[in-house]
Amino acid sequence: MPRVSDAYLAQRRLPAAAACFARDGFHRTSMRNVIDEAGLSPGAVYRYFRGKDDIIVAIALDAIGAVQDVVRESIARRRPFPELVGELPATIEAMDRADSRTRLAVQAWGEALRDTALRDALSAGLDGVLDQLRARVELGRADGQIPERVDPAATARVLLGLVQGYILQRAWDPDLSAADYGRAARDLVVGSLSA
Amino acid sequence: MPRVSDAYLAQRRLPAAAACFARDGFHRTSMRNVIDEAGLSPGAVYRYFRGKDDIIVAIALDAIGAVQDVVRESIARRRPFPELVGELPATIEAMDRADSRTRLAVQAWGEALRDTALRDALSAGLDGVLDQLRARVELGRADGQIPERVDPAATARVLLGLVQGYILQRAWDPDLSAADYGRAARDLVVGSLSA
Amino acid sequence: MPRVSDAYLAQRRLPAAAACFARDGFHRTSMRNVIDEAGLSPGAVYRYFRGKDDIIVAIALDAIGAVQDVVRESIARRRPFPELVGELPATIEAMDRADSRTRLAVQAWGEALRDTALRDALSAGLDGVLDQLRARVELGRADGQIPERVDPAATARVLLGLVQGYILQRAWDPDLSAADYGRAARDLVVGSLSA
Amino acid sequence: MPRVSDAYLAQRRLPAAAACFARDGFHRTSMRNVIDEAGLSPGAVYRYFRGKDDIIVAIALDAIGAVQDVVRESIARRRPFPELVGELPATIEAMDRADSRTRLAVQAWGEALRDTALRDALSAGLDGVLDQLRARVELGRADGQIPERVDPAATARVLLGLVQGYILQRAWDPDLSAADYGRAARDLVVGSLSA
DNA sequence: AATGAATGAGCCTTCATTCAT
DNA sequence: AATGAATGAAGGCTCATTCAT
Repeated sequence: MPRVSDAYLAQRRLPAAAACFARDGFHRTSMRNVIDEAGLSPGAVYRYFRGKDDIIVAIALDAIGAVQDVVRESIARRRPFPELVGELPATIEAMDRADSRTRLAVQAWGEALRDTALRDALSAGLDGVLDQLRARVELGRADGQIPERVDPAATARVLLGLVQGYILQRAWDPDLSAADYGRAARDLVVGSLSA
Repeated sequence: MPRVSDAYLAQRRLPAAAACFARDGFHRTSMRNVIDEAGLSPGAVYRYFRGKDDIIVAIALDAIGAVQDVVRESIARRRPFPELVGELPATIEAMDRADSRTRLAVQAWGEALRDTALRDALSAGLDGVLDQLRARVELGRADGQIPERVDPAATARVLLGLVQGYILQRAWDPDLSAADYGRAARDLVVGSLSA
Repeated sequence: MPRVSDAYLAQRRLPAAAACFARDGFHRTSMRNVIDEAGLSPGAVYRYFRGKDDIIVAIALDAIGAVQDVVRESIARRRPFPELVGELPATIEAMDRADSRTRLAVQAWGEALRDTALRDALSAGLDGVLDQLRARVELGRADGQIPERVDPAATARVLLGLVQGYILQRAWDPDLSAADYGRAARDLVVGSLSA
Repeated sequence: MPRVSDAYLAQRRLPAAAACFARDGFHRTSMRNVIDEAGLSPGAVYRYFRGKDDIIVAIALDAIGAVQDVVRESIARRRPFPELVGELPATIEAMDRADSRTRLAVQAWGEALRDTALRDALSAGLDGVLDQLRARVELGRADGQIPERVDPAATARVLLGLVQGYILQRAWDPDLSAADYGRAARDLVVGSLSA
């Protein structure tokens, strides 16, 4: 009778692996590294995961999910659109400060090109975010704040892209200013370039 | 010390390797795959490349470079800013249709987190693009088209992010409409959300 | 130090392991398989057996012993020699129908090439059978039914070989007719080929 | 362009593996053992064999085939039946003296219970031997040397069993006298026990 | 007595790379 | 220059066994 659930244990052990993967990349990290870092034995790890790919998927999903959660929460806060856009980078930065989940997310994006399970989960999560964003744009159109000609679905994708771009640039350069990026995004979106 | 003809041959052989890497990922592609696909012998490949990592870097740089070139050319065409933003996705889509360079680029982004050479090259190229974009924004400010309060450097990053987001989303879903994304980006940028 | 009840338990649990071994072979059966099939925990199994090799030896000895018992009993029934030879296959077939001890025996034969304990036990049992057979031949010689020139010990070995051949062929093809084999053996032995 | 065929090389390398397997058994021999004994590197071995199971099958087939060849040749020599039966053990002994193919054969018999490829090959070879033996018995019946009531197919199986028994007993005890076994078999078959 | 999570040696295999030809 | 057989370190994983509970 296990006192702690397998899932809990798996969760407890994941951070060690995540740290390895964030540091060295999924494929330059050996199981030995993960195992040592976790302070476990090989056999113990394989009680909780079917194999390395399983661990990669679990960690990739965790990183992707964390990013998506942060974005979803920001959207749900229902602040005015420009403010939403302006604060997203800082929100992600806050999440990333503890672990290095943006590094993991960037790798996960590449992995999702090959791994079906990962891609499906990524897509599903993204669809959720896109739905929220689209609903938000549609709300703006109903309010008359956003012109009718604006395509809600495509605009949602663009806004998502804005966030993805920030994540990418932050992964390469952790010193990138979230505030500057956020402010510029906000300014852009409120019509700085108006023709 | 590779001669000119060597470089030429290397160029000729790269596409085969690139196809493998785009299809299966850098680390799930073995040298055997690359070698077979290129119709060469192991020894021949090692005349042109120091090793697998070298090939990965070469192909990653090629993919990143291609994207950056396309972006730079678009910028250099000096069309009005909204039009520039609106046409970038289609430009990238056109480039990607032949090979699958966006897939390679997304992987290269992850790889650049680990590989110093790759990261430096990526950064350098990105700095070039950012410079062009910033110059463009500064020009707009000088023209009075863009308000003084806009931060040219940060805005350049946001615009770059917009493009990166498109590349990412296209890599996952090649059916994504470049036209829709471009139009939405253009609309956004000309003040659709104006508070 | 196993008590009586332990031995009893061990006996009770063996059939489960034997079934695994007969099905998949000694070395393609993992302790996990045995343990699961027996409905026990690893710790419990190791209370009764020192390790996997112990179980293999126990099961191998059981299979070998069963065969030898059957043969010995047939011999002890003291029927005329040709009848003895003729009925041995059917006797073995009857024993094998329930479990698949001939499959286990065939594997045990191979194992006995390596395992000293197993080999010694096998040899001892075989010597018993050979002794009985030899005594039988000697009896026949005393009776005058068998010519003096016949070598009792070597003949015993040949008769044993006849049985071993049947076991082998039955293990590969459970549909092999014991009746046909037995009848042909009997016929052969009563001089069908007489020069 | 390989100067020597892969098959040849594979053959050259097999004896080393065969020696290991004969000594320690298929499953107590590690690839490391085989590789070291062959004086090769792991990679080299895997150029010629898909894996350990492939090697086991190859060696098992070789051992089984060698035994069957010897038996077939003896039969084909068309000596009188009793002489054939009498000389088979010595023929096998001669073959076995160099390598220890009877040890391998005994293990192969067990392996054939599980491995389909092996079992099929074994069966096919055995059918060939049985056919020859049956033809021989039928010839004897036509000659009038063998009574009509004798079942050729079943008798062939019994004669085969006689040989298998010898192989088994020799594998356990290499000092077993082939001459004694052969003579006893011959005597038995010419009607020593005639009721 | 029993459990089953944990251990860790060792397994089979791959694959980037080399080098004799 | 080119070949491809050979190398061997390292990889992911299994599984017989133990031991704290």
